[in-house]
Amino acid sequence: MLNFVEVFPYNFSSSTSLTAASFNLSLNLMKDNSNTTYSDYNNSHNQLEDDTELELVGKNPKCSSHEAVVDDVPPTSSGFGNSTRSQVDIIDDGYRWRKYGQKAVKNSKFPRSYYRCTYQDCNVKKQVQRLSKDEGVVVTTYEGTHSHPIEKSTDNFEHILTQMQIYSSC
DNA sequence: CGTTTTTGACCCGCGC
DNA sequence: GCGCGGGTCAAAAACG
Repeated sequence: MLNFVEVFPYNFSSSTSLTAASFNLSLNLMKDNSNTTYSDYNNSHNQLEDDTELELVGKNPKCSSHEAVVDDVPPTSSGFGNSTRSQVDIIDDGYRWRKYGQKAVKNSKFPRSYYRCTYQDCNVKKQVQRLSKDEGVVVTTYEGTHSHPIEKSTDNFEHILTQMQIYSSC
């Protein structure tokens, strides 16, 4: 079982500052990896390892390389309920993900997205959810273990740091 | 034209 | 059994 949480504060703004990037607190949110019950989906009951990594990443306008397209939302606006239409909740961890679902969450105004690793037999799933408490925080829950190397080139520093933090906790 | 996203439907477990 | 909340499927649309 591996519960791993990274908290990137909201004002962790400039993409080059790595100082605030390492907040590791391990929450216990034991996500029972209930084996999937879809029988028509071939080997849906893969060996889901018991690791669940959480990754809280603040909504940072320029934190991640390409998918961070934030329009307005000044960093100091503590206003609630303003429209944060940024795509920053796609935290790219180097793997290739395919989205297969999205559901509205009860306590959150924001939907939760479901992704699956697109590697041939790698059935690692993850779900990305934004906290409505403070919308600058995005929770990414991983389920399963990858059995293949990372495909993409982690070109920027924060990705490398993230990977280091994840792998050093295993 | 192949891959990914979107989105409504479907399924399942649980509480009442 | 029924409704609700959450997870997944799958067809169509969108994308590159």
